[in-house]
Amino acid sequence: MNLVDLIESYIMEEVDKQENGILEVKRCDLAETFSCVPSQINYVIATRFAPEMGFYVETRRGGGGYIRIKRVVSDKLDITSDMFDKMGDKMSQHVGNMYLKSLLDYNIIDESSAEILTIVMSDNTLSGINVESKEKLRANIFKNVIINII
Amino acid sequence: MNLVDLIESYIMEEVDKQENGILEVKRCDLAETFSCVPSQINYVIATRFAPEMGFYVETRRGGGGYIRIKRVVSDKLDITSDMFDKMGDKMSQHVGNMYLKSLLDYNIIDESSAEILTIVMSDNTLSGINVESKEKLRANIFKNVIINII
DNA sequence: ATCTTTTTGACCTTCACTGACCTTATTATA
DNA sequence: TATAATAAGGTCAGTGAAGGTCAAAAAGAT
Repeated sequence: MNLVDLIESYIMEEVDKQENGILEVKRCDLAETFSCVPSQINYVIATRFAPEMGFYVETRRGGGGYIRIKRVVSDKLDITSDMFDKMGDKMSQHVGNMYLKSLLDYNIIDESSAEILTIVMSDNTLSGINVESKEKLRANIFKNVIINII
Repeated sequence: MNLVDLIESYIMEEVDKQENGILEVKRCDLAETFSCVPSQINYVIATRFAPEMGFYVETRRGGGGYIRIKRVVSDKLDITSDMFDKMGDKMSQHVGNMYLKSLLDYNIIDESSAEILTIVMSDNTLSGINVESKEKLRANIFKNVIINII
C-alpha cells in the first residue's frame, strides 16, 4: 500500500471520529506520524480530499497554523460530485452560468447564492487574469462554494 | 488557541460589557494579565481592532496613559462608502474577513452571503495566482459583489 | 519504453511573538 | 520655573512556528 493511501485512510477515519465532521490537524504532526516530508500531506489533500470527493479544506499559516478538513454531508452530494467531475478543472463564464442555472432548477442552491456566484464568476469581476488561470480559478471558486452551501 | 485570539476575545467581551461601548485599559495591565510583553497588545489591536472591523482606538502616553477601544456605531449607508474609500485596489484575506464581519454586524449582508464571500475570498480558493494579483482580485470581487447585492 | 502517480527537498510566504530602544506626559524637586 | 525622575504607550526589526509551491527524482503501470 502506498503512503498516500495510508495517510488518506488515516485522515478519513479521523474525520469520521469527529462528531461535527471537521478534523483539525497540524501538517507537521501528520508528516511526523507517517515519517514523510510535510509536502506529502499537501499531495494527499490535493488528490484525495478535493471538493469532488465531498470535502472542504481550509488552512492557516503562521504560529498556531492548521489544516482543517471537513466532510460534507448532504443528499445532494452525488449530483454535485458528478457535476464537478464532468466539469474538470476549468470553466468558462458561460458554462458556469449554465451550471448555476441547473443547480437552481434542482433547488440545490437558492436564488441569492446564485446571484452572488454569477457576479463573482463573471469575466468582468475576474478581470486582469489571463484566460487560462481565470478558467481554472472559476472552477475552483465554483467547487469550493458549492460544496459548502449544499 | 493563540495568545492573540485569547486577548482578542477578552477585549471583545470587555468592550461589550461597557454600556457606552468604550473600554479603557492600561496596556501594561493587559500584558500582565496575559503574561506577555506589552507590545503584544499593540499587535492584537493592530490586527484585530482596526478601523476595518468597526473599532476606533485612541491612546495616551505618559502618567495616567491608557488605551481606549471604542466600537463605532455609524449609519448603515456610511459603512459601505467608508469601506470603499479606505479599501484601495488591493485587499488581504484578513482585511476582507474583517470587512465581511462588519457588514454582517450591521446587517448589510446576511449570514449566507457572508459565508459564500468568505470562501470565495479565501487564500485557498484563490490559489494559483501570485500574491499581487490575488489581492487585486479580492478587492475587485468584494467591490463588485457588494455594489450589486446591497 | 513511455506515461502516470508518488515521493522528496529546497526555497517561499504568512502569522505570532519578543525585546531593545524611542516618545510623550505627569509629577516631584532644586 | 526649570529640570529630573517616573510612568505610561509606540515602533520596528528579528526570531520561530506554521503552511505553500514547484520541479526533479523515484516508483508503478501499460
